[in-house]
Amino acid sequence: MEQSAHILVVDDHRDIRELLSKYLSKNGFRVSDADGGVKMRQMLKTAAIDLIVLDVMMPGEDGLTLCRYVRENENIPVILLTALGEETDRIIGLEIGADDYLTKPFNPRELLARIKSVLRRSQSMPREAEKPNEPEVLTFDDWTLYVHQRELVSPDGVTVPLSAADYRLLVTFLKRPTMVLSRDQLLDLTSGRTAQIFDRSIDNQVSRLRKKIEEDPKNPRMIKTVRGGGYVFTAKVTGKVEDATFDDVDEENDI
Amino acid sequence: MEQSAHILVVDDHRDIRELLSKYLSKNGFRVSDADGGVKMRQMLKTAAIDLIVLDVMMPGEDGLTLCRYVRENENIPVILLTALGEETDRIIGLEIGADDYLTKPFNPRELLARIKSVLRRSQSMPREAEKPNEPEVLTFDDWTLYVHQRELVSPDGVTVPLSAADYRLLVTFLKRPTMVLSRDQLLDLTSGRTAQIFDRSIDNQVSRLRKKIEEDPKNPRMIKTVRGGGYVFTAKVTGKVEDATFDDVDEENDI
DNA sequence: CTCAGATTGATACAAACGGTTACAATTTCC
DNA sequence: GGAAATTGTAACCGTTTGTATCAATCTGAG
Repeated sequence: MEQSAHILVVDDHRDIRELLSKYLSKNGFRVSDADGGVKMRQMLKTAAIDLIVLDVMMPGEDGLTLCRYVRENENIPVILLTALGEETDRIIGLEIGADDYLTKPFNPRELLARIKSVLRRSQSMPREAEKPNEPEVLTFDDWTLYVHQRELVSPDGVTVPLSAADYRLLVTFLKRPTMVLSRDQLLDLTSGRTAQIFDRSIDNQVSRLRKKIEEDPKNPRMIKTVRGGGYVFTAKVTGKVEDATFDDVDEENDI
Repeated sequence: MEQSAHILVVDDHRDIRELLSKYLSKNGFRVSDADGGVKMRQMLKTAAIDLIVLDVMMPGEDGLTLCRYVRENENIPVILLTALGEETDRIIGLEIGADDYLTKPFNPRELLARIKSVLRRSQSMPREAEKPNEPEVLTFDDWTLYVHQRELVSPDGVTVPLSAADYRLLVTFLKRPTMVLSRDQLLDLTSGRTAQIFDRSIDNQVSRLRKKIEEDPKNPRMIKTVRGGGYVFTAKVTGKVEDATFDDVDEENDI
């Protein structure tokens, strides 16, 4: 069932970004890059990233800071690139939660091996190990989506059955309201796939979802089409983080 | 009756992990690995591990700490790998509850022998000697499962008979609510088996369990299907240990 | 304003996937 | 030892979802 993994390379040097992108693409991965924290966060929001390759030495927010950020806000494995071969860096990196690290200069083949190894590991785990701090209930217009229960309740209080694809698409939209998402982005975010030429599956999926949640699917009010751009979810979305059930107690603070 | 045992190798050095994994696989075991405590805990949560091979010297949480954790929270035999040939380590290790230990460098064949010996020993004991600190009563929706008694009571107060497979599957779900579990994972967690191609036994088991606990088995509310992914248990689960409320297994602070 | 090309929506269809039933093999329990 | 229950396998069928196709709509050039 596996699609090629989507890797995000974060480094402030363009030459390194391009080198790595080229090399990894050639080896069958889908690759995006970012020149710093801002771009990285943006990418995380608009693409389904499977693994991040992150340079430690960067102006502005450094790699360790970003690594910690990823650890706290996403559930994506990180491989750190460090210029110093120092043990301290390694230890800090692993403590902060990097999944592996590599000291520069390194052989691209080595990086490739590490990436494959980390992916193998992370895929043997439940892919949806829940991002930390995710809301469990999302409301929009007068609709309510119970995220964990995968249950959508209409303004009338009726539960509307959602297929797996409906659900994924809806969640994708709800997490990014007012953001115009291209078909490519939507495909990546919902299924982790890359669009074929003439790929219309997203159009179709949108059409199906509209039939379920739009009052008048011919004149959609929530999922608007942006001609030449993609789709936007325009309704106001509010999220609630409910009481934690025992499964997400990652706390070790006293209560 | 035995399926091959599932062994978890915990070591911070990749080369050692890979070496051991390869060697043990070649000798008929199913093997997973972890590079530290975090990954180890994740693996314990998502796979049915029969034995842990644990390196003592590791950055972050060291092997002895992890060994104690396993002893307190799981019922899985541990073999410690120690770099020092010191008597103290051995004593500490055995005091902490390791089932055996090996000093590095060691011959893989030696490890193999110890593993087989420990497994033989642990299997001659009651296999399900219950994890320490496990809740005895689990409630979900308005259902109650008395874990030790293997008794499930419906919202109406009626006791619903569960077969062994029903029980194992239900407990598997109750311990991992909101977590999407693949058929492979479910098969491993419930029966310790590896899926054959076209293995539909889990589908069937889920279907049978749904008939017993879902109000409308055709529109399941608790055990949801994730197309292409597996199944999720979506109801909120609370657990009780005797009379204290149940905190999940992530704690390592004294209470 | 009109028309051609491009873009999007809707429908039809096929392949893949999952639910269910029946049945056989196995175990459990009198 | 035999009946009943359990559990894996196979088969059938409904649903889901991607692709193809055609109609509707939009855009911009003339």
